[in-house]
Amino acid sequence: MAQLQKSIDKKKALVKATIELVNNNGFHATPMSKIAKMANVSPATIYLYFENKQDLLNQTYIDVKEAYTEFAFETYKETMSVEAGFELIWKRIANFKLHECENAMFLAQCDNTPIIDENSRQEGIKHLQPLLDLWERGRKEGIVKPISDYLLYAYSINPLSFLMMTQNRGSFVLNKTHIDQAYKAAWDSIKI
Amino acid sequence: MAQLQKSIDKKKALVKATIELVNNNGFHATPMSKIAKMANVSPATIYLYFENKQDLLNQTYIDVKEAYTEFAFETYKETMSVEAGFELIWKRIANFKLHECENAMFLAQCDNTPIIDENSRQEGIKHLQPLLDLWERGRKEGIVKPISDYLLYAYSINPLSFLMMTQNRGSFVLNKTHIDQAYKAAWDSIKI
DNA sequence: AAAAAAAGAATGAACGTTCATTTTTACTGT
DNA sequence: ACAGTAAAAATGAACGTTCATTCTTTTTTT
Repeated sequence: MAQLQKSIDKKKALVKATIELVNNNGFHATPMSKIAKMANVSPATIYLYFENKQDLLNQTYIDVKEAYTEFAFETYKETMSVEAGFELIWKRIANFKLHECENAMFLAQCDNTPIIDENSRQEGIKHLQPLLDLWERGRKEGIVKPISDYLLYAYSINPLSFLMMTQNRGSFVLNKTHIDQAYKAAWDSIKI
Repeated sequence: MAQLQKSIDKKKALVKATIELVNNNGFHATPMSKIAKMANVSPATIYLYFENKQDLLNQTYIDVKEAYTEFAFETYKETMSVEAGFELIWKRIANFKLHECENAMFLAQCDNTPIIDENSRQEGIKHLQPLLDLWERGRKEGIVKPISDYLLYAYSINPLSFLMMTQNRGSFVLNKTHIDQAYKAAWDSIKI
């Protein structure tokens, strides 16, 4: 179906343009006209695909969040051991954050500002469930510390956001050794 | 000098209003008129104290950043042992982030978006030097892991930002035990 | 040829900033 | 101590611009 594909392409172009412009200029400085221009579309056309600017932003957020978690869990199986599963997920998250930095930075911006609707934010959080389940399993097996998911997340996953941020600001470049050190620190901080 | 104090008060009121409005609505949705109203001042008056909106934001950022680091290092002495010094600084940072949440959230927003000028951002970073010096000392004494400051920061300090964020979103409430667990994890992840 | 999609121009509201004026402050000479 | 005055600070209204959104027309698709 050619016309459907065309629609999808246009929507994708709009989402991509939104990410790029919001990353570089912030939400306050990315007018619809610029988004349209970057997506090679008329401003009016945006409104065929999205209700309004806020809706465009919400949908973009959910889009990226889904891509993120799909990537993170793509090769994970619940049959893996807790340690192997965690290493796999952690490293895929690291990969995403450090290499798909456009997307990851956009998420960071949305997660730290009120530009996203509370509903969309909640929607985005759900997708991390497999990781929480893994931790629950780990606690039952006596491998993972019996502490709140929030603490586990704060100490094992969240540091990656900071490393991505500093890397993208050009402050320093992460190499393989850094990642390995970071992974070790992450596992050490959640394992018993 | 009464008139100087008055000026300072007004500037403080403007900074405070900026923080509160940007926290609640985001930069894109806080017009100068609202800031003026909240500070009980005419919009035109803002321009007696700040060049323009961007300047107001930059100065607010630096203001808060200074308050943050002053608080963090206030009782720290370089004569302390590395471990004691780190515990002190870590706990004061935790205190700030979890109790002066208005200020901490504002910093988080600025640190994760392009709303702040690069210059102001650089200016803000400098203030963390005492902590970097402490780590350097720790490395020399063979107490702290011989890894990049960025990694040490990512694993010991940055998690506090995430915990603050989730606490402020009402997802969960941090108690004394959580903080102790978090501190232990922080120290474990940077000590040899 | 009708329907759907897209376009560009138009619209009205909101915003950052400035302007003309008023109010407050600080200082002078008595 | 005080009236008078010049400077400084503050104000509210006004300006010009920008922006999200809509309207009308054109283009593309079926």
